[in-house]
Amino acid sequence: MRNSEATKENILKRSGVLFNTKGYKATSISNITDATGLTKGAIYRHFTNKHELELETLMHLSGIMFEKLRDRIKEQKSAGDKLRAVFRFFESYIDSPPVKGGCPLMNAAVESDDAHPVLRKGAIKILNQIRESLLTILTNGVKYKQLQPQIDIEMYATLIFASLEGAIMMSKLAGNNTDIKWTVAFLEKQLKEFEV
Amino acid sequence: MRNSEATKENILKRSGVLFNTKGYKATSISNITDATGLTKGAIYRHFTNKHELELETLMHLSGIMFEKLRDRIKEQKSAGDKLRAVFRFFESYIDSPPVKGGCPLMNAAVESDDAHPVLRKGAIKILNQIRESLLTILTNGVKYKQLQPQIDIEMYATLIFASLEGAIMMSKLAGNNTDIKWTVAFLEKQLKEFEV
DNA sequence: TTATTTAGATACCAATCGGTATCTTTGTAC
DNA sequence: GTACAAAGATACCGATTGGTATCTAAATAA
Repeated sequence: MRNSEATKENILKRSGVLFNTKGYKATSISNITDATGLTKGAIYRHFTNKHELELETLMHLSGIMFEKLRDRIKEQKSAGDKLRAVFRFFESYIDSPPVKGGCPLMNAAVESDDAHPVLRKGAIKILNQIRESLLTILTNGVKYKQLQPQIDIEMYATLIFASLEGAIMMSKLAGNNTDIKWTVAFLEKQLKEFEV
Repeated sequence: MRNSEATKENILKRSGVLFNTKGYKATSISNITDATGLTKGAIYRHFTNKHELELETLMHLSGIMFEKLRDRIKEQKSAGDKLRAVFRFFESYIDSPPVKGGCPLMNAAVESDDAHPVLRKGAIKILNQIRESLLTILTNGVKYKQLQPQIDIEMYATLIFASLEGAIMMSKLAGNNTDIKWTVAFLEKQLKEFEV
């Protein structure tokens, strides 16, 4: 039979672009059949309904993000350099995004608001995952005497991610990358004060 | 005749809740007729099409936000206290939001992505407005020797808004206000270092 | 080669979408 | 009280929505 796994991957790939740019609600199954060249019957063989497709697509998108981000982090040795790699990842997001349409987490978080609890749960999972990554870097940084021990790690992790996400939203809306650049500049200056 | 201005105001009010919680695309005209008790004919007498209703609703929502925010700012005299008032405004946003469904700017910014250029333009206008407000506070703060003269005003204004917006998104998603509290705590600590 | 399984195509469904043409009601001016 | 104008109600439109039942084609196992 035809390669089921490959077509499912392709559906997720194409849906990823559509959901992340147009939005989940605004993207119809017809849009996806047009983009994939498949028919509705083919789509619904791989996904039981649209909500499941939306959730699986979100997790697929976050997978892409985390892969790229983790690679950048692993390239660096010290906590400070790892954080700077994170900053640069977000800074390059506007000009060369790993996936079009902005941050998948923010898009899903905003759209899943109160309705769509399935998508919301997925977004929460992603948020916890990135929070955990940042906390790991920070705790190790303190542990190995690269960062000052008196910094409030959870507070700092929250500030880093919040400011980067907000800046992405602003830069994407304004259509330039001055906001994300300024935010990164501030975070780097702040980081220097925290480094031993 | 019946009070045209009042019904239009009522439509905007009810639409505001729906668009800001469910989303613009996800809210149908039928949802609005249900919420207002009016009929489709009545809605379309006040707005030429759905896009115009969406834009006018967004500007209505931002109007509510700016009114509340400006009141809080005006109550304070020094630049530092004005900024702290802004922080508190965002901090109270999760528990007692002026308008349900999170920040209207962020919601519109995320949903208007590439399609819907009308809504996007409105969101840009709102972003510039709040940026201007923050810059005014900061420049006056420097001018009247309340803030240190060497701070990069535009960078700082961007960081403040970006981190607050990102934190709102995180807190709203997580369903608690720890993220916004931590972000505000950081901003207040940072502010103290900038005050003369 | 044939039987079986399954990926994908086709054709349909009721419900809902945004929008409009037309009618009725309401308030006002005279 | 009657004429007029505007606000809102009613009834409809074609297009599209998510979803499904059924059919066809392709790949594998025997």
